[in-house]
Amino acid sequence: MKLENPTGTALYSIEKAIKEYRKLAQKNIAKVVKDITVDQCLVLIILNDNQDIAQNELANLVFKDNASITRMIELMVKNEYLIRTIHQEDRRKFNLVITSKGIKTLELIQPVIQINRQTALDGLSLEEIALLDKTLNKIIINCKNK
Amino acid sequence: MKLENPTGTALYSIEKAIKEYRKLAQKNIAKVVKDITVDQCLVLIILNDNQDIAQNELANLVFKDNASITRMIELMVKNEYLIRTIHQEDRRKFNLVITSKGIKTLELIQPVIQINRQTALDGLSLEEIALLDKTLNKIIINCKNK
DNA sequence: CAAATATAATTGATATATCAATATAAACAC
DNA sequence: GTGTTTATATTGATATATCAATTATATTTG
Repeated sequence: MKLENPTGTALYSIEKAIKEYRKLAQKNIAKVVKDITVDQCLVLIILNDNQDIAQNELANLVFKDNASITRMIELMVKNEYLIRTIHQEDRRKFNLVITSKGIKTLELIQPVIQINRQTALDGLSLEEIALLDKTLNKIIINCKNK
Repeated sequence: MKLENPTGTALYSIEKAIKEYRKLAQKNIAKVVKDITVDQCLVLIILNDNQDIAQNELANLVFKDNASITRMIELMVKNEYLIRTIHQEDRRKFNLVITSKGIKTLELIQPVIQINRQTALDGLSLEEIALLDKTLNKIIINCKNK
């Protein structure tokens, strides 16, 4: 069994699960949109639901630090997914607006992401998923407090 | 709830859990060894248990591709954790040997990693952990087959 | 209000992730 | 045995991760 889980802990399975999911997600997203990453998709989805979000809040939601988000946004502006303008009330901030290319991309990837999630969770009962989520959240809290 | 889990899926919690764990792990490892990463520690641990492993097998175990492992190993050689020599039976391969600095580092970090894992899984019953692992492995298989 | 502090974002340096292309060696086919 | 295919690892290009230091703006405090 050593070669399947060399650390012998569920934490290894957590990492393996998310990596496999990301591979699947990236592969299927690439079929419909070529120049976008899984993380950039997540940024689009979050911006779509939270128009006025600041970069640092966005960073928290996608598990990145401010430096990473700055560079991701730069790239997404360069690739014409986003437009960035200065925030009028607080000039340290920026407004992040999805372009029409971004909107079209969202329409293309949303169904793919839905299918990806269904694929990943296929055969799991709602109870099983709820329990998974509950256990993971215990781990999250354990790690945060130390 | 949107701001806690913007995607509304357990897959987001999986990612969050592993990221929080990695932060905790890196923080505590840095207290005892300064120039090493969580992934490099995992490489040391696996090499310690599997002397004759090839780079591509190692890559699989730590969820990286061959290119990443090549560069990690380069760096670990540069930082004197590993020595690399050509494999005599198959000259495409290399032998990866842990140096005495690597051994000492292992001794320092092994207990830290044990404590990190305990911290992360604190308060979870054995059944809960087993179920978590089982569910995650279903997800892993679902993703791999598609 | 001026000085000190806090917040938002960027930049630099370095490590890692990923894909595609390549080099080299081994195994296979005929 | 030469040619083809497969396997192992490296390299180049680009994206992301992370830490520390910095810039610019806001807020707080005396």
